[in-house]
Amino acid sequence: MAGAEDSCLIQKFSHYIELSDNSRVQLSRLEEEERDYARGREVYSAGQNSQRLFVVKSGWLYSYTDLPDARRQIVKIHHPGDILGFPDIAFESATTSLRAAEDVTLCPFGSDALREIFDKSPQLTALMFTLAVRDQVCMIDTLRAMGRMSALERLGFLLLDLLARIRIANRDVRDTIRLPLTQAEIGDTLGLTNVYVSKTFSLMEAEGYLSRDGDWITILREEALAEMVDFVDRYATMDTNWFPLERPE
Amino acid sequence: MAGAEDSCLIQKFSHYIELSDNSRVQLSRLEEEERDYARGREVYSAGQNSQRLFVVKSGWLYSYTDLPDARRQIVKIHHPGDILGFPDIAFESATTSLRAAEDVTLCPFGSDALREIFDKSPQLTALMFTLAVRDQVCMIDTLRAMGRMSALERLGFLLLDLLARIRIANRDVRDTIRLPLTQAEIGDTLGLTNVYVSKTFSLMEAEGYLSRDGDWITILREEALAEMVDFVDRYATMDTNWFPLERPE
DNA sequence: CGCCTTCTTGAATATTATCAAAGAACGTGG
DNA sequence: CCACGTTCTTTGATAATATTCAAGAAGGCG
Repeated sequence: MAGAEDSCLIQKFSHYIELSDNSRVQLSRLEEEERDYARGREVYSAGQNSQRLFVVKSGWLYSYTDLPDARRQIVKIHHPGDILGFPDIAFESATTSLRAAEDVTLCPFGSDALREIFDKSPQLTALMFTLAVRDQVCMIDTLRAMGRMSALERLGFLLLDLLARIRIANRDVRDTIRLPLTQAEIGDTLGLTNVYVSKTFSLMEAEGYLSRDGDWITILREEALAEMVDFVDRYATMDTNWFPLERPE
Repeated sequence: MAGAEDSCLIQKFSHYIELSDNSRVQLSRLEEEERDYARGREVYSAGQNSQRLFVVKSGWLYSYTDLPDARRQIVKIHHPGDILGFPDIAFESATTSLRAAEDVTLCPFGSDALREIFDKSPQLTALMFTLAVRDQVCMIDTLRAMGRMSALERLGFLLLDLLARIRIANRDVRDTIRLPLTQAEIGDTLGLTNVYVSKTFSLMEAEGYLSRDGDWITILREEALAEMVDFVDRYATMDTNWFPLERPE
């Protein structure tokens, strides 16, 4: 079980498997260092030769890519307990840029720590592999939304996705979340303009799907939204039955 | 070095690292069985409880998801030498459906073979991890195209992507590829209608970007296209320096 | 208070979808 | 080898969706 003083990382991992002592030691190595970044700060930029990964300790961030002109696509929104930088370890330089959506605290670590995990803990390896694969499934869901859904459906999908993710980390969350993103950022996430995000929000409010109060959003008709976008929660459960046992010392 | 009689799987893996004997033995286990599927055949369906993965031996396939109405999004196009099913092992049932775009031969294998690889070959584990991560980066590129590019740019991106992938497997390929997909399928890949794909193809032909002859497409202005969509080849090289050494027996 | 960023609203415009019908390509069976 | 059915592609007209541009309102912060 996760102890009271455990980090969000260990809490999130414990959601899926019973961590062995060996695994805990390996994981805690990832959070030895700690660093703060202010809202709007760029943590690293695409093309930069950074072999670091990060555990998010607090705050929201997002990964994005720019097009040669001013267009921008936000690829993933990151929450506390997420490990980020995975997509970049396959290449010599980062493929996306990372920006703090609000004030955040990160724990940087090197890919040597990752190598050691691969070498010493089959259990953690399998879980990290599974989490990476899960991320990919979520991106498939996003791709489906971007390719085939209307603006209203896309926004509904995003809200349901964020809600599901936040519920993993915080069981008290029911139907209200804080959304520390500008409408321009939401637009860059969904492939829309800031203007149309505003209009779509107003429409959703008018149709009773949600209500807004500053950063805070309350989902009023979650069932209806879930059915509309055919939403599947990828976060609550994952299949860990096939995982290898820990190798004996 | 890859021998003359090696499978496409071993050929593709050898593109990135020098495979140890141990790794080769592990990999060959994935191709023990073999099965044919006719064009249009559905290999498995989303929601089905299939814990199998596949190595593609010959032919093109694609993974897709349906929306409750008739809308469809093709998520990934698969070529010979690809391993497919990864996105689904994290869940009890498949998250996408798989369909043969033409007559194909597949090699099915169980996730137990994967577990054995994780347990016995750190080198292969790292490479498969890296390939999974690379796939994710490619999906990020796709997401960027879907979210922020025009129809012409999206189609250009798709063609460059396919070209780069095919060049890995076949060094003779220069600027002409066979595209065994209908325009409706291309539309489902790019988030467009079959009608608009047709119109966009015509436009690209008129502007001298490509020429067509049945299934065959010749890219005439690859440089211009690559600049237009800010294309980066994710297939030619990957960073394998951080890989662990083989564990001694 | 005043400035800056973000959000809202409306009008005009652009891009892509939808609908419909005709033309090509292809395989199959007579 | 031709005729037919089927699937795929093309083309044109119209409609829907989202963008762009512009201006004003609402907050937060020094």
